[in-house]
Amino acid sequence: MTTAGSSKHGAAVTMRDVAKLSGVSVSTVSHVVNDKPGARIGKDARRRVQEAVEQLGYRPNVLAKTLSRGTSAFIGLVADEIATTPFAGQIIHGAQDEAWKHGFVLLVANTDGNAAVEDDAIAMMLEHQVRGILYSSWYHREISVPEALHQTDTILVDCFADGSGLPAVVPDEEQGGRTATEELLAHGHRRIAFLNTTTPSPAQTGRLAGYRSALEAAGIGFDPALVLPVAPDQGGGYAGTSHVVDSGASAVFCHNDRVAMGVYDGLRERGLRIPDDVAVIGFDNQDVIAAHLRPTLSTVALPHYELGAAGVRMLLGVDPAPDDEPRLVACPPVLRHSV
Amino acid sequence: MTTAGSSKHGAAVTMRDVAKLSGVSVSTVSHVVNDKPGARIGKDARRRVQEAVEQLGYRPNVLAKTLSRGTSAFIGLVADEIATTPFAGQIIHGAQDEAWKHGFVLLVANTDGNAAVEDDAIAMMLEHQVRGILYSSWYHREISVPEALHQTDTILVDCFADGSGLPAVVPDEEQGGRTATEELLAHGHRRIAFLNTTTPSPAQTGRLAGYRSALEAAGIGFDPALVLPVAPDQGGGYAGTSHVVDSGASAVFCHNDRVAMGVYDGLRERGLRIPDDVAVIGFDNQDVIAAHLRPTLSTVALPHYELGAAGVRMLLGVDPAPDDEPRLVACPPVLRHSV
DNA sequence: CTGAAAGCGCTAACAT
DNA sequence: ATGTTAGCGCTTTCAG
Repeated sequence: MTTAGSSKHGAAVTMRDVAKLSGVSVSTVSHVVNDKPGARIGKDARRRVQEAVEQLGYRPNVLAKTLSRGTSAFIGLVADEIATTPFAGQIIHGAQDEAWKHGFVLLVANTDGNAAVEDDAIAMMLEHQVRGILYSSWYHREISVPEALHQTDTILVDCFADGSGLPAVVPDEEQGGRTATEELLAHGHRRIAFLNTTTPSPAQTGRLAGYRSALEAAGIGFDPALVLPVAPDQGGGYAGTSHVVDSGASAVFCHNDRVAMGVYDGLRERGLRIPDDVAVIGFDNQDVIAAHLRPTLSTVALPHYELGAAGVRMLLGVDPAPDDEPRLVACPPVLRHSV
Repeated sequence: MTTAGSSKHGAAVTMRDVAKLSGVSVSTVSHVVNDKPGARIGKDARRRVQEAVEQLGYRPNVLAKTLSRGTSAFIGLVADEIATTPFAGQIIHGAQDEAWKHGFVLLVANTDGNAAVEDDAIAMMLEHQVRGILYSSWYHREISVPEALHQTDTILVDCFADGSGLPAVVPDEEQGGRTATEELLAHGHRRIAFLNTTTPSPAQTGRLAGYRSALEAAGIGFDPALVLPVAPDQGGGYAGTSHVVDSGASAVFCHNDRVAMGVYDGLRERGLRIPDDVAVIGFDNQDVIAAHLRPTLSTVALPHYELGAAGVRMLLGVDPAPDDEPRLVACPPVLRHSV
């Protein structure tokens, strides 16, 4: 029966209160509440302390604890627009879960890509004595590292900065492109179009490289005429449909799910059926799109959750960071009904 | 010229270091770094301290500060699946921004709706001496309040618990439904179908009430035959299209954007054009859907960002909470091209 | 104008 | 087996 000791704002119950009530010293209390290894505590004292804790509703003050131990349990996560972005929010989720698993709590800051806010955020984290910082982007790209980040351990997540010496963890775009293409190949397609993005990025080059390598591994020559760069959105996909159809391809690999969404529109307009007339596969696995298109869209997932989790692991040294090279996280296929 | 004092993990620079270097006492340092109101500090001493701060790269230790002042600057946000959910992540974003504005930092915990995790999360926050907790849901609904929440100030965000006595802030579903309907009315439609959800919820009843009230205000009788409850997703919208078409309606208000997405498919299949043959308006403003459909979807936005911000304001007492009744936040129309 | 000193809640030797 | 004591980094009276 808890007598709600620390209710609301009445000065919180401290260790001293517990000590007094149970008739022992604070250090004894400290030992029992922390279940210290070499804890030589009498059976009776221990019980009394536990009862007092229960009765007063005592909660340790983590802040005091970290002050005294000199080591905080915070991990900072600065995000440009992650929280703003649908699926990329999983980075936070993954980091959160992994951090907790190791007894750390996440301090998240959304900067909206604003450099000033970013500096404030980092300063704030440093003032909170974070164990380290995860600096992340909502899409895979090269970034330039804010000066302040060098004042603590930092890991780049879903972004990288060659030459900065900072460890990074990013999606394996090439393997993703290969996986998508292989999926199409596995369904017997030989003439596969690729609606790539017009935007220079690791995704652009990586996915293309994967597409080529899958083709080559299957003994199919790379035909430049089958690749068309389009705006990486619904409009681009819609516009690119004619090229795909004219090229005589029986399947198309779209740079992302939004492009695929546009292709759906284009194909439908021409009375072509998916996947019978043309099979389509996307990339990103944006749930709101992929799972709700008709037919549902087969695609390759960006491993956001895993990126966040891996970032934390690297920061904590659980997972040693590879030298120099960013660590690659696999992009798994998500099979639905468009192939 | 900063001589990077606190680089990496070398014992952080403390106030004492600054005091020593500038030849004053810690209390003086404290006064100048905090720019204390009644700060009678000599021009010279002040300068020396500032130089020392600069030179050593001193950063106050917030944890020590809160310990000493007894008042922490954390606000907890426990979310069921918000971070997991596309647009609802804006609740976090809004809360974050507003918290910062007042000098607080957010401690976010995703619980995935797991009660045990939830209890842990709340305990964690209490141990971090949070100023209060924002308990939020990823969609508007009634929840039952975890016991532990009563140990601190808490605000319910995008959810409510009648009789719990806890202040809540939720979207104004009825006004939203009215707004959507009015938009259709403004474009001359008189026969407006409503594809509502089959799921009992504040959204279901609220939006319906708004629909009716807009109709009545326009002198149009409510026709039950125009309202069809469907599964609140793409499939439901697709299936409901025939009812809409058969009813002879020239416009349809969809319970949410996913339903609208299905209606798009259904309409297209029948060769009907949007908005010429049938005008469509959604609800939720799920960006990935609404902004990328063709034509782009007019809809009503769920004010997630504002819910988060309002929650923080209520918690901090900036915005007094209305008694008993949840505070309603308006759902603004987002006009695009489907009406 | 500035400094000494007493805490904030907790941990960690060191005594007993 | 348990208590004492000295901090952790900072704020805040209260004296000089």
